[in-house]
Amino acid sequence: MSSSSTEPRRVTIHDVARSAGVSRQTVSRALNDKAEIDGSTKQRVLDAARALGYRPSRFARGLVRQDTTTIGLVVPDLLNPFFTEVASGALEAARSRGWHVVVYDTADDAEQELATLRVIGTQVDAVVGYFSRSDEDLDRFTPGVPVVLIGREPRAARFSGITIDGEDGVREAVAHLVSLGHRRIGMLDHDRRPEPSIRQHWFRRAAAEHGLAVAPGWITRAAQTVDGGGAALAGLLAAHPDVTAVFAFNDVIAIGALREARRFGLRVPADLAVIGFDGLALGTLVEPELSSVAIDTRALGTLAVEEAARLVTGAEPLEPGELIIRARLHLRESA
Amino acid sequence: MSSSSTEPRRVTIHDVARSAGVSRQTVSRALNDKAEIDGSTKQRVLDAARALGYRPSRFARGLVRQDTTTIGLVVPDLLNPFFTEVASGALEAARSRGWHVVVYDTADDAEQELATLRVIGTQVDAVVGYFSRSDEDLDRFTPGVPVVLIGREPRAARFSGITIDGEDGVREAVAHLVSLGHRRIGMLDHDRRPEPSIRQHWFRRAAAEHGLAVAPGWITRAAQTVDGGGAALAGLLAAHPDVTAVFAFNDVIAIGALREARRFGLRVPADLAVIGFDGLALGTLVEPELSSVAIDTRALGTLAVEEAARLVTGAEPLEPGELIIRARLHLRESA
DNA sequence: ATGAAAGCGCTAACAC
DNA sequence: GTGTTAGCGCTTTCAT
Repeated sequence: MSSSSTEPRRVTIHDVARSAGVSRQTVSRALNDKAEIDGSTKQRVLDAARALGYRPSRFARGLVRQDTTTIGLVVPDLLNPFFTEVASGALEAARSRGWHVVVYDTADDAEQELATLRVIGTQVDAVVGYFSRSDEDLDRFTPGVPVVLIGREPRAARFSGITIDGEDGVREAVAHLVSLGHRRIGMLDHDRRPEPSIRQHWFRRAAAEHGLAVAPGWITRAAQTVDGGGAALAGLLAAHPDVTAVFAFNDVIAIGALREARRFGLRVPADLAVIGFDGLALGTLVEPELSSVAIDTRALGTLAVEEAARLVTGAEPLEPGELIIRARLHLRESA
Repeated sequence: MSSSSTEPRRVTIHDVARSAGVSRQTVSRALNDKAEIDGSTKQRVLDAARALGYRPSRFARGLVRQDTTTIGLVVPDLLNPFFTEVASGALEAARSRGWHVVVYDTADDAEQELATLRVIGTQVDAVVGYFSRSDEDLDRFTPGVPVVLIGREPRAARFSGITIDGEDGVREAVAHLVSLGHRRIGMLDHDRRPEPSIRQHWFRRAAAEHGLAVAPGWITRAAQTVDGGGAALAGLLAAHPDVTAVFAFNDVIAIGALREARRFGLRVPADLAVIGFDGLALGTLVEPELSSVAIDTRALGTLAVEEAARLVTGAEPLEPGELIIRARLHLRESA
């Protein structure tokens, strides 16, 4: 404590240089383990730096050596295991490139998403993730920044999008249920947007292909949480106790349904068959283990980062046809 | 496509200025929504910027306005729900400060941890997370950077550490098992380090307080995965089928034990009582729901970031006594 | 409303 | 082995 001043001014390389009685360049050499420097000088510089609490500015450093690429990963809810799995894949792909990933959790809130976009557009080299905002909003707040949308078709040409194609998988799921003798299959769709999800569309089409009717009340909306899935199933069964199987928008909802069915005293799959979507690892932990229309979630994250890499380096983006993750039915125990 | 050159040179504010026929500062004004600028000029600049694909350098910008604080969050495995919950709390605390969080997943690998440290020490304003490396290694690679260790006592004075105090919680757990009549209680400890964990220490002490013997073979090591927990329980029961209850190092291991017990044909808690540690949300999804010595995982992440905030702003770090998260027994169904 | 000059903190290139 | 010069790309005075 040699100085009694209280100003929190930043300690720069200049201060260290003065304190060690050398030039700024020498300080730089010592700190970056360069060869051309005397051992004792180096030690003196290092000591001075430590004494002053010096820490190089990453901005100044980044300015002069254009290295580190940083991408922003935006998810609506990191606690939702689906997004955790995607994030994990994205992190790994980024690490293998030496890239940094700044993670933003928007708490599934449109305002926070906007705030995130505002900040992110100026702070990262590329943006990857889930967004509920319109393409126009995205465009406005990410000027010039490559954007890769996950699980959503980009309307604006500026964006890339990773598409999840679950049509075949859902068809398999419905076929499987039908082969088991189910004729009254309900669905627990999401409730985030007013329109039916594309997954509901696939479900209806597959049902139609089997000549199955889907009564209006057989499709319910569920909040994307375990509790939401449970509540939705309870509502569905209260109104339509004759439904013998349900397909859920995703595994989280399906797991809620599983739990609710148990509380209802229904045996799964004997009394009620349940099939989810996503194929989360979580599905193997519940009892009975969850059958699901599965996608490779980590590959999804990886693919998104790789596409971002292409855009950042100025390479040609992949064709939309190559930015697809396909789902397949994974049969476990719940159906 | 007016130019046919292929060099990927960066588009700078200078290029935009020239293209729009204005000075660099006018470009800056247009891009930053400053007041003193003519509407038509602004539009012209914006158009030029867009046409050139201009994107401001975050380094140059950061250099001149010392704003954005970025912290590095290091976890061994983001797919492990414990770390996800901690990360979620950390992200929220950071967001409320307007900070950015770069997340690194070290894949529980000492080499990757080192590589991460090497990079992180120069790229963030503070480091928060889980590390297996020695304090000396940490010190060497994070010169001058504030470091907050989670779930580990810092030995070096330079670091802050958030301590998890589960002693009372474990004591409650053992007392509860004893009150249920259990006398032969095993433990599934972790297998990351050769020494017994502190949780095992708490367990042994609590058992001793009840006059309970803990035979050497009753304590097994488990990999920190669901499968690891299952395998460990299988081993334990094979050698000591008379054990009637197990305490697990954490919930992930406990859930593996739950699943294994079911496969073994044991009813939980009737034939085997299971208590975990952490109190993860995941514990409510399994059947039976997992009893656990619970900590507030999100508060753990939050506390770590808040302590990092103190260190970054130069405020006095909290006393070690204030950097403690205490665990309490949460009884659900498995015991 | 716009431009010129200065400088943020650092490292690369070239002296000595 | 060490110091000097220049400049990374941007925003901030301060002129005009």
